[in-house]
Amino acid sequence: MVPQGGAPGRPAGGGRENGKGIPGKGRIMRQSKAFIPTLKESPADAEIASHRLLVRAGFLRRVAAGIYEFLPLGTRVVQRICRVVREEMNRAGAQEVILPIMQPRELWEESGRWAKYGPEMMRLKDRAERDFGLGPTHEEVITDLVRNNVSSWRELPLNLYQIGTKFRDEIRPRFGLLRGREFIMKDAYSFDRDQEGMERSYREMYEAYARVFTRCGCTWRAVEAATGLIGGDVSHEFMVPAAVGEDLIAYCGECDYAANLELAEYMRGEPPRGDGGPMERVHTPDRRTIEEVSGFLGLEPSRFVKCLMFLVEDRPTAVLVPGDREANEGKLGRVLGTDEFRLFNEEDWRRFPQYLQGFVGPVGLEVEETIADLYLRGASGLACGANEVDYHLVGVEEGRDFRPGRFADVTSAREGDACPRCGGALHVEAGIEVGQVFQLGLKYSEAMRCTYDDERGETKPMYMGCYGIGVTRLMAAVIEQHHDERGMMWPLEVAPAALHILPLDYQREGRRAAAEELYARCLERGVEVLLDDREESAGVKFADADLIGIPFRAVIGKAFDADGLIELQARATGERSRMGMEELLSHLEGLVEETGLSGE
RNA sequence: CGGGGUGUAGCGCAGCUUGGUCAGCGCGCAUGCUUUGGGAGCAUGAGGUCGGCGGUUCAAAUCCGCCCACCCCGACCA
Repeated sequence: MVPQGGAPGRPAGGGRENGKGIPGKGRIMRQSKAFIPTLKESPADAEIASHRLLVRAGFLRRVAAGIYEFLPLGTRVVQRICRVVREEMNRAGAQEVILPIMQPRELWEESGRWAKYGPEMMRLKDRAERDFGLGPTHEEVITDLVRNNVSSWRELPLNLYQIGTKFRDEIRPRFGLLRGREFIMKDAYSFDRDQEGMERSYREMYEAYARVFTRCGCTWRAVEAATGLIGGDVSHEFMVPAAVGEDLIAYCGECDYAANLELAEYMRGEPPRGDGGPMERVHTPDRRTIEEVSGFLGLEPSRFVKCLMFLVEDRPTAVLVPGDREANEGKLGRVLGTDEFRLFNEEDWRRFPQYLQGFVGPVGLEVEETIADLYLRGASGLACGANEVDYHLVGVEEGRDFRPGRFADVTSAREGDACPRCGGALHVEAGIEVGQVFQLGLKYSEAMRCTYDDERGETKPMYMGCYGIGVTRLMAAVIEQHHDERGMMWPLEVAPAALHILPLDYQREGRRAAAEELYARCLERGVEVLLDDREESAGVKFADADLIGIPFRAVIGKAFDADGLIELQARATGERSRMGMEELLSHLEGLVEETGLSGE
């Protein structure tokens, strides 16, 4: 890559002088010199569009499982996303800092997470055998920083953020940037005097996030979320709907209820009713699954009680759900108050032979704890396993024939269920989590004694919030939402350049001179440009341009020879129109302004 | 960690079952000429300890063992 002007040392994210939100300024690349190794064929390991296209277009290369190198174009996109993030964070009053990746064990001992985080935290020792972890997140470090340097109510609220590399030793990295082990994240931490202050900070961050994702060109949805290892009470995830998303979310078509499926509630209808007759034992030879038995008995799966055996902290526990529903392990974990549980595996079935796989039922089941889904409260006319090989029970009544230890919401909502708020129909869709905000409350400040003195001199713990954006994951999410079979289609705000100049047959002096002039004048205006000055055939240039996905393209070809016209094309819509250079320059500025994405 | 699979030139792959002119193809790369509105043509050429180590054999990319890396499914997770 050859620098083509632009002040050295200009901070990424500067360059607002043109005031139009046009990508960057001054950095122009000649494709003949730029390091943009494009590929005709897809890499064998890339399954999803963003991964495949980023590699093919020369933005990204893999160096180990879940670890990537960003090439110049990929780096630019990261920088442009960071610029948006910085602008919105700064606007919301947060201050940027730089925190270490490598963090001492002692801090993590204080919060209790050295033990709790498990193998997902990458651990290492220095030459003196001191333990360190590579930060998967930075609550401990930031809390330490603030407790050591902030002590008065006058200094609050405070909101600090950083954009940096995180490392999480994922069990199974996959999907390119969507689930890497090393990735770039923006994380912010707020410190407030009280609950109200924390809620205000939270709201401000929430709104900043909304602006970030919108500016990056995403359609997104904020949903209620579980807090996991980070902790805290209130949390929202920002989801970008995409088929390849690894999260499922439920949202109401009629009100604004939306939640991660891990905690989405839904209203149960009336429980099933039988005819009040006595329970009967029926022979069901070799039929174990709900499907087999329901077909055999001619009963709807929803009238079955599916009795799932879980091993919870090494004790068998029965979980009862309707036959047509899935148990939701996220909900179950919160009901159980532990994450140490799993569905019985083969070994567990052998270890507890009193439970007959395929014929377990709640009637007469000897187990310490039974948890039933809310739907089963007061239900009758049910069918279930008889705890006897080849037998099931029908006409079973909850309360009469069995009595669960407790009822809880332990099943997943699904398409068409009733919204818990308004009764409207819920929809379920897949999404990519690109950000999450948490009200942490006092979890870290109490554990790590991060306190301040209030107006009366009383020492109190700070109320904290934390807020993450997966920058590199967001980059992938943008592509998942903006691509076609030929390549990527970058939204202007995060594009690696605004304009791609394609002089066809570069050796023709007239075309070449026009291309050079256009590029020079774009430079004057601060419009970032990629100039394809390679002596490649038209087909190659078009194919690479489609792949790289710069939003606007100026084609200098036959129309130029005849009438001095340049063809302006929009990558996303395919719209094209011919015009002279002056017109093109002003048209380009117009389009850029229309996009309405300029920050400030 | 369990199950499945793959490692042969920069990338994508064939060859392995049936050891022996199998070191091969396409793309890319280099050089020259032609070509330039949708991944051009011709010619010439460079490039691989066949993932590693060990074994069987007269002979191993090919058979066997161990190891490593990577991918997919699952468990887990922001």
